[in-house]
Amino acid sequence: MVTLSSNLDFDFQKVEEKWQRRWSESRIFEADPEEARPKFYVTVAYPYPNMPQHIGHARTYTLADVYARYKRMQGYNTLLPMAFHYTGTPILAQSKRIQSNDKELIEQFKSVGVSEDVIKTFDSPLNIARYFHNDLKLGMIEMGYSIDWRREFTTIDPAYSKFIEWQFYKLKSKDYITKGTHPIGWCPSCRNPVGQHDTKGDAEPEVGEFVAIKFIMDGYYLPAATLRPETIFGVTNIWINPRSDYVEVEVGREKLILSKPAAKKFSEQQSGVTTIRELKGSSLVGKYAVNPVTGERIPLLPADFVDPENATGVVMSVPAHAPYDLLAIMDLQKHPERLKEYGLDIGVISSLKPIPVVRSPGLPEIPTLDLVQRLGLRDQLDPKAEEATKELYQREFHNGEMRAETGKYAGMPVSKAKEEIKNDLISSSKALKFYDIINGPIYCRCGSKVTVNLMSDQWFINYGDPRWKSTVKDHLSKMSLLPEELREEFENVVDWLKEKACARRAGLGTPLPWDKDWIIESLSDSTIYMAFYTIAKTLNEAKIDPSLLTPEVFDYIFLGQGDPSSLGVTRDLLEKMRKEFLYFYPLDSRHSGRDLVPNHLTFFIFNHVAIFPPQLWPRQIVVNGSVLMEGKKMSKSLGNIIPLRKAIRMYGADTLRVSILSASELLQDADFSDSLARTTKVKLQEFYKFSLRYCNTPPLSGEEFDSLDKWLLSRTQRIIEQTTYSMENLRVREAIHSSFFILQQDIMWYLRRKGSQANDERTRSVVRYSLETIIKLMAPFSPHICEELWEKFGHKGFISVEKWPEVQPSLIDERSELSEELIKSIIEDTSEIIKVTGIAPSKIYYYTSPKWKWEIYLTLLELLESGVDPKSLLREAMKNPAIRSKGGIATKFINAVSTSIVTMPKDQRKKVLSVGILDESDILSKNLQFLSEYFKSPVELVSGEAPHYDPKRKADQAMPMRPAIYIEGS
RNA sequence: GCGGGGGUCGCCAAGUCAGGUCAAAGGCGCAAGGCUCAGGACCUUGUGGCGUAGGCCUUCGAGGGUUCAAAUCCCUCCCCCCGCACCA
Repeated sequence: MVTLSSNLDFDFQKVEEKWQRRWSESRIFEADPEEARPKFYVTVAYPYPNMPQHIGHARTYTLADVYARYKRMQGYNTLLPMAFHYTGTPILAQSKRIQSNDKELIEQFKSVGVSEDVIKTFDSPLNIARYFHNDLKLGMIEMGYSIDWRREFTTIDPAYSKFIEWQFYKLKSKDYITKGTHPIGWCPSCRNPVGQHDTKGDAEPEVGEFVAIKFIMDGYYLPAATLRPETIFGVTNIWINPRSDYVEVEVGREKLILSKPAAKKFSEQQSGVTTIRELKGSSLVGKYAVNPVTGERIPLLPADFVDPENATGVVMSVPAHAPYDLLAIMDLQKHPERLKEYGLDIGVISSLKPIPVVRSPGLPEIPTLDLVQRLGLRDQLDPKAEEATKELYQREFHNGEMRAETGKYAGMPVSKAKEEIKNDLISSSKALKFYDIINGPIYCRCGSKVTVNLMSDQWFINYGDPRWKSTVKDHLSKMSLLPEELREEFENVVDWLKEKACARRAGLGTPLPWDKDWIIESLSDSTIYMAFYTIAKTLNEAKIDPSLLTPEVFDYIFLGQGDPSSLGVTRDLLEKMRKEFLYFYPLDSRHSGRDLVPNHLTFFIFNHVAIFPPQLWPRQIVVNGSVLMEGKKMSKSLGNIIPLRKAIRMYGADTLRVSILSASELLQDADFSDSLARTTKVKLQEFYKFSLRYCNTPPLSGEEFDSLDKWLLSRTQRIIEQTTYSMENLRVREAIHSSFFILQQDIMWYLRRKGSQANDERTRSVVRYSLETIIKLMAPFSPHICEELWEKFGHKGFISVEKWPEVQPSLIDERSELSEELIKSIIEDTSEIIKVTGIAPSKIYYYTSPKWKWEIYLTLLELLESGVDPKSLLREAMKNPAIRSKGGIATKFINAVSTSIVTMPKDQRKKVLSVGILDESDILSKNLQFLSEYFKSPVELVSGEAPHYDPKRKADQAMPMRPAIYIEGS
């Protein structure tokens, strides 16, 4: 068995536990109001405790923690709280499945490490919630999140329920709560709404709204269900499946005939439906009905494609626009004997002519005729008929308009006519709405088929309210969004949001205060809870009796309304809570996964805007993408979910934090993999080991520095600047890249360049300075390892509250940066020549630029800087007498350098200009030994002013920042 | 359909907002070399084409355009992914 030698280097678990303990003991993450200090308030969407958390959850939480840690180091009194969202139905569904000994779920729990004894207790929903609540919390602690745990709560705590009641009273008082009906997936045996987690195979039931047009027949109505009510003008007949069972039902004073399964569904959607009698489909065929719109008398004909399970089992036939209808008619025309069975005259069918009602550009008069021929459709059971129907529907819906024969709808676009005709038919009670599952069949976990129930008395939050919307949009435009690309999406969500059903019949949560049969659902009770954290500490510590938390109490705490001396809670406590709320609010940054953009995050803005005064509305939203596992989506069925706490033991918390956040930028999906984690782990350990070599080196003191020292000190400033900029925009991948990887590379280059002086005390102090900078910049990402190093470097306090590094302008040294760039580019060019020519160098000669080239070079840069067009660069330069006097040699040189000058980035151009003429001979002469060692060959510097040795006439090629090179081979 | 995101050198993926050091970071894979009894790990080098001098040519979904200069800006088209609710 091979033991990882790395275990000897850095024991992640031991060090992480040590610092987690110290953080907790020292209470550095507990934030209380400090009037003199600026605050920063960060929250992240609280978790739903029905499964262990995995690496995917960790991304959002880690990001929020990194941000909080960064802001804390910048001196803000930073608060990051956490709570647990018990509200909802999945936990309930799970406990039911445990009660019924569901093997699949039990296996799932086992596979994520839940013991059998614990699973046994999961027959109670609260036990599930409490178990995973604890598991999640431990995971957060083990990840090193800087959370103030004094503010923890669950959403079914009585105090929280009181808070939610207050929220709903507020919404109601502003008329944002409405009541209505809406269709919902429903299990007829359980008598309960059915969501995705309640179905076999976790299929989401999709509800479709049909218009059932009531054709009139001898005192009965035949409700023909359609998705295209506008085609009512083109109906030629009604289709009935002769082999199906139909029933006659009575609703109010109306008698309807529809298929047997449809009648059952109908009774779920409509009260007072009674069945009168059953009848065979065949007994209906051959009769006649009247089109309620056109008054036309049309026959009832037999068709096999009519599915009694689908909608009403009565279908109106529009052969001009529905391929199925045309095909069925053609079938009958081919088999007239079928008509005789029902006593129908053959003439009936041959007289059926398609009646066009929609005209679309590019489509013939009767589009179905063309389609049937083109696709070679044979009969009504042809599988391609489905596809043809869809295609035609799309084209006509988007491009078609109603023909002249359609009366008041003539000329109207189909998309509009459809809505109008539907509304007209329903309001004149010539039609009714009929709902059905359109992606069925879907089965409830109990085995019954899911149907549609029309929930009446449903409560909604009316996010469609135009005034409310416009205030939200207005505030949104003032909010910071990270990443900014999401703004458009948010704006669109605000636009199309309408009524949101806000209560359910079942689930954990807070009952609606004025209608206790309903429980406020989970997305509606989690919109303003960030305010609750600010008082949760006091509620927890003072053990305030929840029953005292009346709406008036919250009115005072959050809105400053009412008289604090006349409420059940003492005035002191009330004022303390109000003060704390006002200190931390508004929320500075809200973090969540991108899946919550179209719901939670938008509701969050809506509710804040509705309830709090404008100065307390949230300031920023941060959204991140999800995590992939080895390039694939994490899913239960793939079995590729690693519980977070297991991963922490495998790789260490710092490794996970850095891996997840360095894998991608905010919005992209981060691809986590074992190899990524291993690599990261090794890199962190190497950094730790390397840093330790400098922990006893004295810190930098203000003595003399050589060009290389100045270079690394200057580079370090650039890295601080870059990393801080990245952190401000939460470009975490970029921040880790520059602070950890680039700066380490620079240190290594510096040491290599220092050669024999690499162990001089001054060199070591410079390295120590850069290392300490990395430790500070990385502290938000890998806090444990950074604390450990910080301590090893002899510092007393926590790095977690150390000051974030700031750029020291005095340490920026452009001249040494340029001189190092010169060396690097010489190495690059020389290597390139050696590679291409295959010469094994016996001697390398470098020719520097003569002064006059530098002068022209700088003049050209100045010209560009002053806005001269690159095209006229040569002409402009020649206006300069000093250059003109050089004649053709100057022209030649300018042509040679112009590309590199024109393409030089602005920053670089400024840098070169501000440094002026670089003494290349001096720089090179000091580095000849290094270059000689690098290329394992003697190196000679030849002055470009008067080259004494230039057999291949290379000296002419020298350009500023780019000495000419001549290599002699053996 | 509506809305959002995206197509980069074998794969993954930076770069696009602020055009120029971009034949284009980094990782994986592949190839050669080093280390080693050997394998793994690790290190070095190479990885669009051509080239015995730091160069040239062709590339960033396709096609046009703007510009001294386009992966980056503008227009048109093609293709892929995600969300559309009452559910966390």
